Amino acid sequence: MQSSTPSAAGRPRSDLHATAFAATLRSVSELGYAGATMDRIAVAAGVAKTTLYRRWPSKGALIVDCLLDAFGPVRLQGTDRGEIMASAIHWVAAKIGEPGVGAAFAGVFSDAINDPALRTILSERLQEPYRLTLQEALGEPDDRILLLIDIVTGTLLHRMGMTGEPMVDADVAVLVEMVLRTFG
Amino acid sequence: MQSSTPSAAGRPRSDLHATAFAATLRSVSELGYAGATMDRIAVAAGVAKTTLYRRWPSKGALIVDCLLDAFGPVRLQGTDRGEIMASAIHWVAAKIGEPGVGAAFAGVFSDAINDPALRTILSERLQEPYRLTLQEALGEPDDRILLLIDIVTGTLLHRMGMTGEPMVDADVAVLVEMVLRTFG
DNA sequence: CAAGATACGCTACTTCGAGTAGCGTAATCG
DNA sequence: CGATTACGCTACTCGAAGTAGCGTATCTTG
Repeated sequence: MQSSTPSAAGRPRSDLHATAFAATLRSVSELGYAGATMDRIAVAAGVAKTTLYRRWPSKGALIVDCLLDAFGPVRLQGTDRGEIMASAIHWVAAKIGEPGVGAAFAGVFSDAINDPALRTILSERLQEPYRLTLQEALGEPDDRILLLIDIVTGTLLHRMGMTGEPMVDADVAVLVEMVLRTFG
Repeated sequence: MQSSTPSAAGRPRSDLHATAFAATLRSVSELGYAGATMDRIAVAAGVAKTTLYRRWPSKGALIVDCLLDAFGPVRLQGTDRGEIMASAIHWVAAKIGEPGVGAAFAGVFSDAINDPALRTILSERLQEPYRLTLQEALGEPDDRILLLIDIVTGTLLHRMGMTGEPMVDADVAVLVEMVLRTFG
């Protein structure tokens, strides 16, 4: 339990998180989710494929970590519930619009449907934290927040999946307005 | 161009559409989208895998055809715009809730993200017809209908993908209410 | 400066599913 | 019957995820 003093003997792990995440997003945005194979990501990161697998147990886990890094904590802004929700939605939409992020998100989401283990990772590590944050900020029951997340994320990802392009601002605005009328 | 008289010489094609579709949905609902390999579907249909590939150029194409068959034409009910939209949403939600349909839908949708050709098939053969029907019935511009489809389908699929279960009626009701307030 | 421990790079592998090729056989029309 | 077309089957190719094991590099500790 020396978590605070990780200076164990032996060669230290090289600090490749930032490099790997950047390489992942770059590969995904250039080659698409399918084209971004672990081999290519490894090459893009200047690292051996086996090294990637020493850190992440699967491609899905790598992508989820990459997304966690890309999204970071929600920055809720505003004072009343409406402002908070609007800021959250705009924030997600903007993040999903960043190069590689939307495609990577849609990609893992797809894989997760086929892979229960990945679905658990996705749900617990990516969705849960935001659900909790929103639940505290908005004071709504959890099933309501989950529906809200389904609506916002589902809509944005569906657009991304169908067209390959992120949703334009005008449509995001309509989405915000619609959600506010029901959940605000 | 004897399309109306397909009685050319030779062994006639066996009528396997219904069998194949049933086998596909059954395989997907029992084994999940990933587990429903072409081999297994072929076995479930009592047919050789190569025969499946003689009809459908890819697994994605088979699934899309299967979904087209499962969904069938929209049955819009009601007289005013609100009733029409509500009936359409309940219809989609119910269809997606049928065994195998939701998982199959979410599955192709995933694959389509990785596969531009499949995305085209999905968009043109599955989304377009319903878009046109809705556009005529509701008299809205196409970008608005597309957003509507993103919202409804995206939400339902996101729930399906995250939980593996179709959305419960209460949540569908909230979805309907919300959409009606904006698009009704 | 060793000695031990740990991580990395590399090559080669396994596994599994999509999709293909080609042969022998079954069904149908004339 | 003969031509034609489709089916079943076996055996492939191909590509990507993930693994094994060896030699080497880089640390910490004595």
